[in-house]
Amino acid sequence: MQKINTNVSLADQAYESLRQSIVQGELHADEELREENIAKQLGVSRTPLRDALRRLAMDGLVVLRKGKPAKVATFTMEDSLHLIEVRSLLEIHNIVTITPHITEERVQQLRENLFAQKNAIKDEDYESFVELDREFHLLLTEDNPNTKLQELIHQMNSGDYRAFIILSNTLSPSAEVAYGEHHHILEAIENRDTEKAKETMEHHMANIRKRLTQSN
Amino acid sequence: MQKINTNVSLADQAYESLRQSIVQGELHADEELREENIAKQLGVSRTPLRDALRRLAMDGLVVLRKGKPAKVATFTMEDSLHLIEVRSLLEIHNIVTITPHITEERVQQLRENLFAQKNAIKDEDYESFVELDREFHLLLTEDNPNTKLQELIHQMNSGDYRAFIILSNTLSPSAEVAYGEHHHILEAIENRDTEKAKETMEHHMANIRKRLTQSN
DNA sequence: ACACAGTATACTGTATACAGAAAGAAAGGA
DNA sequence: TCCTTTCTTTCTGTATACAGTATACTGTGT
Repeated sequence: MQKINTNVSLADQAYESLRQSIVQGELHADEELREENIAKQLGVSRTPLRDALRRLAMDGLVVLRKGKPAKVATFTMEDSLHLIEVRSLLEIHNIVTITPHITEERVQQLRENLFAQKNAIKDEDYESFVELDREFHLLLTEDNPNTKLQELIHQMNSGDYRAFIILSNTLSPSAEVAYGEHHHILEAIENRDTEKAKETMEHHMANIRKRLTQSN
Repeated sequence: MQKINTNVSLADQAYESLRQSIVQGELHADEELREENIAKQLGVSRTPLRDALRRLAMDGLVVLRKGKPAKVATFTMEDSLHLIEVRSLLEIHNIVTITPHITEERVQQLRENLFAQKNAIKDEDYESFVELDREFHLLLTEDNPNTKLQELIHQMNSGDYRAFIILSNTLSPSAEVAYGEHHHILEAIENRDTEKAKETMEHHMANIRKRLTQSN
């Protein structure tokens, strides 16, 4: 029998739904989000919707203006570069920490994720690829005992998501390159080669930055 | 004429009030926060209170458990060490970035802050010292163009606040040492000596960690 | 034509009511 | 005595109603 999912509140669902819409550009930057309006579209009341909006504000995806309708946050190239700068710092530190201690189970998950990435590229399903990319980086943090670091990397990756909108026109070639970089990272981890893992991650982060700046 | 304060919602006030209560230990770790109960105590309805609780959860000061009352988060030594690990990463990166570009105005602010620190110690006003300490580190980020990094360092410093509760018994000797370290940092910055600034900050962060672990 | 007051409207902030889940107490059976 | 089950209570999740504020509009006076 299938267990009914009682763990996902309406607020959770509203959050996820709006997040998708923003990230995928369905809601354009600076668009006003009138609570009653959006709530009706999602089929929930304002209460869970407002909850979702607050969370999205924390993620930097919307801006709340007291007394006025919330807006979809604008996300500039500059923001994106700031984000990747911090993200580099955290992800490089993370991979150095976890490489010696990573579990075989995690490595297996990473292999499977990478396989799925390959398929997504083959199918030209770049939406899935972006999601898998994110998952790949989150998996890398799982074995890090520093939960605070984990949390921040999660945050960075969610925010970074929006950079892919900027990149959407160049996503097809980017995905292949990114896949290759992910592959190198996993290879280094499989060999428990910390120095190599660090290098490949540095390289990956630098390239993400490059792809960003070159896209405009 | 005095402008009427229409900018602080009940939710804001509830947030600030609860934050104070938690940070100052008035609400002890693991204590259950029943919404109706707390709301009544604060003299507001559940709606703004819940808003406040969500925000506090984001700050890591309370934990929400779906369907069950929220709890005041426990803040362990381990958490504290995780925090300082990430904070080190960010603060060291920051100081390397800003030292060559710091404005004379900022240096002056830092000098004044340091002077106030000295006075707080002389007056044995450690509550003020903790606040000035925090301000010192925030001032260091002001000239960093990376607003995301700024934001995170702010976050880290607010969270760290709670570590000082743990430390409260050993605050008196710690403050003097911390003051000395701040002094060295400012000195390096005044000379626009990036390498030295990095070293002094590394030293400072390592010592904060040491003080934490030695306090138990 | 323009400035300005007054009014209508649309939105958020807040309170409250209701439904359903979780925890605890009481009752029944082995 | 202990386990199980049911009932009661208490809590959160959600919907909705209401109040107050900001904005747009309309009309009036100059």
